[in-house]
Amino acid sequence: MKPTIKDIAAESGVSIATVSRVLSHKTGTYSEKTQAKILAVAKRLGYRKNSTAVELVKKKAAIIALIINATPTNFSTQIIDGIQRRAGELGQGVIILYAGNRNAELQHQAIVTALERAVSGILLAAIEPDAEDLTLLKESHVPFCFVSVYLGTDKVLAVSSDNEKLAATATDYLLDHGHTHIGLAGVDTYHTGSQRIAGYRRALAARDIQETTIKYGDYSYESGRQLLAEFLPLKVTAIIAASDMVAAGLLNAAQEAGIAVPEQLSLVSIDGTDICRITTPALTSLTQDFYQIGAQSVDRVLGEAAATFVPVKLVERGSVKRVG
Amino acid sequence: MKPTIKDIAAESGVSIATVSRVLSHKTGTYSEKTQAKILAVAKRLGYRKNSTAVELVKKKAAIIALIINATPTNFSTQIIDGIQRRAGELGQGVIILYAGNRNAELQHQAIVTALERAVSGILLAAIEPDAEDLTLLKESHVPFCFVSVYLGTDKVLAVSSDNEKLAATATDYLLDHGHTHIGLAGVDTYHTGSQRIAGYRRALAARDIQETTIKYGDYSYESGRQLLAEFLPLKVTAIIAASDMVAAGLLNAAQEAGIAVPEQLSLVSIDGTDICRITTPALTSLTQDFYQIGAQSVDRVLGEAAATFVPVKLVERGSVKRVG
DNA sequence: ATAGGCATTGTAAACGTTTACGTAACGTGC
DNA sequence: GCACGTTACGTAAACGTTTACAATGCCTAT
Repeated sequence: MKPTIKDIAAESGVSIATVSRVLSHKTGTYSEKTQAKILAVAKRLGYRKNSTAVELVKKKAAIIALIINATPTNFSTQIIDGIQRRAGELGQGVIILYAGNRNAELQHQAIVTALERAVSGILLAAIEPDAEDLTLLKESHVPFCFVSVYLGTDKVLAVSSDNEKLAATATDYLLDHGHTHIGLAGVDTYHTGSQRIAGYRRALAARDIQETTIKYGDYSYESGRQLLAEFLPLKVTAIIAASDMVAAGLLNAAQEAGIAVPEQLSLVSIDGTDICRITTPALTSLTQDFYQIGAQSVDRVLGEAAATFVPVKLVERGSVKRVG
Repeated sequence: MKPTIKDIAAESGVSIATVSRVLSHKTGTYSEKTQAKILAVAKRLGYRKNSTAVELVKKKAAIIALIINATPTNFSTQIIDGIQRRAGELGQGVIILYAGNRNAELQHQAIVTALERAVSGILLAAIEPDAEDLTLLKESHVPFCFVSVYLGTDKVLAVSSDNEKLAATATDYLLDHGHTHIGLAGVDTYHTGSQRIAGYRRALAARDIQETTIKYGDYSYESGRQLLAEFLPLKVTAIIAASDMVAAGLLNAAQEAGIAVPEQLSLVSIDGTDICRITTPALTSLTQDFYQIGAQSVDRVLGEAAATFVPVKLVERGSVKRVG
């Protein structure tokens, strides 16, 4: 049997209360002598605390639940890394619950699982919640925060890039390079996509361009490959890709179709992961600070001060050419 | 306050035992009538079970702990996906504990955390354990299984590709294409690396080639970039890369140095993730079945029948040329 | 001497479940 | 009418901690 504080108490001739106080560092409530004695016995017995029991009596787990889509997004590791690190600094553990791939049932299940454990906060990364999930979360009175998704309202916590500004920046950048026929590829139909479309529209409108060319997708490489064909007849000279993977898909499809990038077609990618460096040419990108997004979301959900939007950086590589 | 079974019991005029029996589906121990009554009350009260309490009394959590390196390996999502799915089928939840980046302290901490929760099994993905970790795990009497790492002995559970065979296959493939000066790039100095080196050596020796060219690294893109320069003076005509990222690094460094792939240098990559399709040319790879590795490791750690080695597939793309 | 304060420890209840055991009611077969 | 089995349910202990409260001993100031 695994030793408990009871065993330690018996072995060292004190009560379990004293053992508990020493082991949970309630300094000032025990003498150095008993501390030493208890610590020695604990070590000798190979004692390991039972977190389950602690959580039961405290009615609170020092744990943040991260619910995440199973979509193999290449940035998720950076987000997780940021969350993990910051949580550790604040004395919190992290458990990750996978929500399948846009599977409403699994997503719901993941939230319930988190709720069953009395976690100190719930983080939802790259998740688009349905109404039911949202009420479930609200009624639970457990703080929750969306990560890399901004619901368009400050009423629900979120940490994300400012997608509208991001898309506007990308569009402006292309406009500044002389492009006037600019496409937007691979955006989704939810919050993130809409915000990016809005920014794209706004930037174009500011220069009196009404023509917009928007193709929806799912952020995947395949999505990018397929979408290129749809842009071809539309005479765009530049495309903003909704993710690095979409950009890579567009790029490779273009090369196969004999279209040179950036000579005949400019590409700006959104995300800025390693993928951008791997392709030929390397992809100019709006690089999101995923690590920071993750770290900040921890602060947010635990009630520490932190901003909703994390700045984005434009990184010039080799996929955009000046025209006109 | 969150409602408990006590509240349900009071509300429906039965004992908490009966409520518990209904709620935990101990079929045959209650009448349909009471079941209906209790379920109704539970729903009305918005009851949610307290997993912590359940785990405390059962002394067992229906949870598998996955300890994983924070190294942004692009295959980890596939492994996690496999684990998650299979665990779900077996009624187990998954919590992921990040172990930092080859940080012995954090790694140790992660194991302790898992042990504190009485999990049903511990999975260690891409982790090279030190002696201390190993004894800690062994003494805990919690089943554990290494994922994508084979310690070279069947005494400790593992699910992995057969690295020796994998490397031999890659080498043979290159030999069959006429290459005789073959390099091996980016392998580590631990189990995985040694096994691959052994396979590489064995395949070469089988054709009476004694010359080996091995460069160590850390599986990263940067690692690949740097390593190319070291191979240049050695006149190899083909290189086996220890990961897709290393291959991408080699490829791009080669292109920058004016060396055409595959015309002047052939490349075989190990892993076979999406990265292989993104580069130009696409990378011929020994593709590991990470999803299966993950899924099978769950079976393994829970005591179900499953093999240690998961087959690897050679996928021909465009980075190898026949010579001689 | 006495009261008060402080340091240290012990007692016992509480957290929300599960489950072994006991019991009552109700047939059923004889 | 009796023994017995079955069904349905209740009682109470247990899981391993934390912590409010009480108790003890000792020191100090009066």
